[in-house]
Amino acid sequence: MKISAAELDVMSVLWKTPGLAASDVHAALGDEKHWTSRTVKTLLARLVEKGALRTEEDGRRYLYFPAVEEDTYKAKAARQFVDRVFSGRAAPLVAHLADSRGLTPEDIEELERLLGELKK
Amino acid sequence: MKISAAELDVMSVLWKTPGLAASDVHAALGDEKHWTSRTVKTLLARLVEKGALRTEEDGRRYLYFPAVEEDTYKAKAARQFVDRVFSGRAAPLVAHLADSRGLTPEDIEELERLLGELKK
DNA sequence: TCCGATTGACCACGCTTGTAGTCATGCGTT
DNA sequence: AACGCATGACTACAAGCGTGGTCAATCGGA
Repeated sequence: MKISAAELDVMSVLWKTPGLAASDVHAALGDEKHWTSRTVKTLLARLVEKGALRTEEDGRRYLYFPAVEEDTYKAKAARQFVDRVFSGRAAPLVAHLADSRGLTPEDIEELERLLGELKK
Repeated sequence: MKISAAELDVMSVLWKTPGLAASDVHAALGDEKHWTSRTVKTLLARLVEKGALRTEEDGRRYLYFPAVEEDTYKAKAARQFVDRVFSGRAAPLVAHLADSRGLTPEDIEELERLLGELKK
């Protein structure tokens, strides 16, 4: 399942708050994106079509729910990205993030904790 | 500068071996991709147009050279991906890679060394 | 009860991407 | 000198994406 950048913004809203109507999603995105409500509806429709969202009828409108888990999707996306750009090696990715100041000291702390757990 | 997945395969060849002709790139990709030479040439042309490659004439043909550094590009791509999918937080990315077994024990070793250096 | 606002269904349109075909030119070989 | 093959220039075309318009039904309020 391929989710485009714009679609991912919509998914993020619904992962955080499942069961919103189209207008709620539009409102939730309103600050960041200047999309019209039609654009949001198109994205929702495409996501339903792709199976990334499912709907429940609520009177005259639909409520939208994620049909894929956030973690599942992100894990897959991460692996695909690493495969595509870094030939599957995660270490260079982190090294690059570090170089480009994508890593804060807190990130480094957190990663160390994470690695500690992984080693067990 | 936006480089698509197929284009990135071409860039990888030229990052590894700069200064190839179109047919050499085609040959280098031959094993993995079943692209025709026209497809490769189209990708090369688009990359030149985008400024990701530059050419040198060599008689009746061109030799292609990367015009962007591999590390520069990959660092930017990594940051954009993390921003887009993980709201800029690298730690969850690594956690997801770990979950989906995208991290080998050697990766973990390497990351630990990396973090050690970063802390200095 | 009638009207405007809300909502979903369907349509549009230009750009990018993946994949490739056609054509003309020019080089090397016969 | 002539011909075929390699090479670049130009063209194609469907699917996906970002962005949004039109239309008809319907619900809630005056």
